[in-house]
Amino acid sequence: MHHSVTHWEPSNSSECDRAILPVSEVLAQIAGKWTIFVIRALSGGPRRFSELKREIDGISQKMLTSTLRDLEKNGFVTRTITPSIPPRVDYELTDMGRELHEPLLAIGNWAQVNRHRVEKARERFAEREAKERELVW
Amino acid sequence: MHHSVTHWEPSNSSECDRAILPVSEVLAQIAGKWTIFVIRALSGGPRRFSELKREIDGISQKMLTSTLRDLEKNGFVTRTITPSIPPRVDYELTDMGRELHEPLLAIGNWAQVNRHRVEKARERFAEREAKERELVW
DNA sequence: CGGAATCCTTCACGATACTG
DNA sequence: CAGTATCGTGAAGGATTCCG
Repeated sequence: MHHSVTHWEPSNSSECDRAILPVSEVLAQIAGKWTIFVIRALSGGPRRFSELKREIDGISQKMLTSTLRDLEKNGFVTRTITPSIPPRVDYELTDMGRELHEPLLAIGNWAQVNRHRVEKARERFAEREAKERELVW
Repeated sequence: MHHSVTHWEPSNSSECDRAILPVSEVLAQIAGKWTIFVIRALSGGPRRFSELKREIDGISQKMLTSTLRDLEKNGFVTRTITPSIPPRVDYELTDMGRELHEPLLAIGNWAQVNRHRVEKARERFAEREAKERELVW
């Protein structure tokens, strides 16, 4: 993500769809490490910068700023400055941001529900790998 | 993605959810640059390695291998070897893989449908930026 | 055909320090 | 409070070569 998203070619999607803005670019935005968490935090309503920082565990100040800027640039979030002392900045999902939140939530829920299955699958894979190594040696 | 997924801490999700396998790790897997495209290609049924390589435009051999291995490791894909000459390897979505495909498809479709809105938003953002620069200079 | 191994570049992200 | 600026690093990803 960020400013210089790798701009690769159309990718044979469907009907010779001249990719004005390739789907993959939108996807790349979503794929950012913190994007989903920021959107989830904002889905509860407007938040101040420091509130987001507190709510999203482990995010650095730099990445929060950067993620918010990208979300704003792509039209998912609005940034409202209240020139007071100390200054106050509120972030809020746009309509488009709220729309995006739905399928994102579906993915998040799926991951939440199915993480144990994934974990099991990993263990089985590790076992198969070990067996193979036995045969080789 | 790949082997060393950054293993960060729980992230204040919901109810003190001891994160055995953090949701974010599952998400990180999905976030890989090519994961969505590979799953989409496989959603049409089993595919050979070379078929996938041809269908997914722009993917390198290395990344296809790597993405498939990760998907296999996490239980989303099966790998079936037919020892013939030349060798033949088929990849197929597991049930879990097909389940994951649904919310992924939703995201993909959303991105497809809304890319023009995103594009517009970017233009407006660029304009606002330009205006600000005028005021400064 | 279906990879593995190697080299190399870019950049996403983190840590730290400073500012209006 | 809400950032910007800078530096450093691991790791993602591409290109190329070699192999059973």
